[in-house]
Amino acid sequence: MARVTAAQRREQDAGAGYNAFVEACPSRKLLDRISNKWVALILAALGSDDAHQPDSACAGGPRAMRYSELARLLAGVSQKMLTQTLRSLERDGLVTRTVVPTVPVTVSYELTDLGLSLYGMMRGLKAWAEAHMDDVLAHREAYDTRLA
Amino acid sequence: MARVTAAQRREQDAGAGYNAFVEACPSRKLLDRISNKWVALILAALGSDDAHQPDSACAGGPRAMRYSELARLLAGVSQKMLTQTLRSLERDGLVTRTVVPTVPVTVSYELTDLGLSLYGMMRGLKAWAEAHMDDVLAHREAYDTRLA
DNA sequence: GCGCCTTCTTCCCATTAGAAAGCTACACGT
DNA sequence: ACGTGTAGCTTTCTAATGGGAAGAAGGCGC
Repeated sequence: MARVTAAQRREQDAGAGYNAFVEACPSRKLLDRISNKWVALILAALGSDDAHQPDSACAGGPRAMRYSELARLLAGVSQKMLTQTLRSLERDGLVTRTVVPTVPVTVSYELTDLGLSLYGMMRGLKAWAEAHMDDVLAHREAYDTRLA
Repeated sequence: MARVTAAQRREQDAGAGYNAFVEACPSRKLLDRISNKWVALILAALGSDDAHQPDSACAGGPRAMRYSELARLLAGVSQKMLTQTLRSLERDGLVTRTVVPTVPVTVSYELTDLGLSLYGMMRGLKAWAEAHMDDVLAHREAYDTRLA
């Protein structure tokens, strides 16, 4: 693991200036997991039925969704990443994966209570994004035009 | 752009089932920016002086930090990614970059009010991470031992 | 039997992050 | 005046990661 080695070397270099922010900290690992690109979207999809109406504050309520349903809704996720992300979420106890032995095998994913509490956090983040979206866009345009 | 094409094809496939979750939505772009790996850490670093004590709830107060200070604190970020992330944050109006003409040129980064409000969100996320860290770890171990 | 549907996996390639070196600019010491 | 050292940033090369498409259980209808 070259990364850990490099980080540790740099840590010795700096002279133990941090107790946190270090890669080994579990909180940071969890933050990395949370801040995965698709995790947020899957949580938003599972957490609210109609997750993106700006007027309805994600009030659709949590519901179970099937694999293909998620794949359709997310509209840009590859099947590989969807499966991979769902597995990691299941591993972390954020979603449950239930195989329903219907005519073709159906798999439904649902948020656990833990995932639901995380979804609450995500909702706040999404609210922030929707509230400050135009601010950020304005800053971005100003920055881009400033350096022509 | 094959990705957009694929997403659009899938969109037509599903029959306009989403107005959100689509890649072009600015809210999603913003969410992607927020959920970048280093953005959260830089915000945490700039937002609180001693950002990771579990007892002190990130109360160090926001302060400006120099480039090398950030590089030391984050302890695992490459200089390239640090510069890149700081530039994008500056572009989005979340941090200010001020060049101080000291003996060697010093650059100090500071959160804007917009970045500070985002840091408030991040603080909630970090609190969640610290609160449920052990839950997630327990689930993870259980999952790993279950499939031997 | 043949094909199909749903979920998931495997292969290959494009994109991106990371590591290390180099580059610029400028004050300072000599 | 010339090298040196420091801070910030850039470049270059390589390893890891993500996306796309094809394909594999596994059970059903035709």
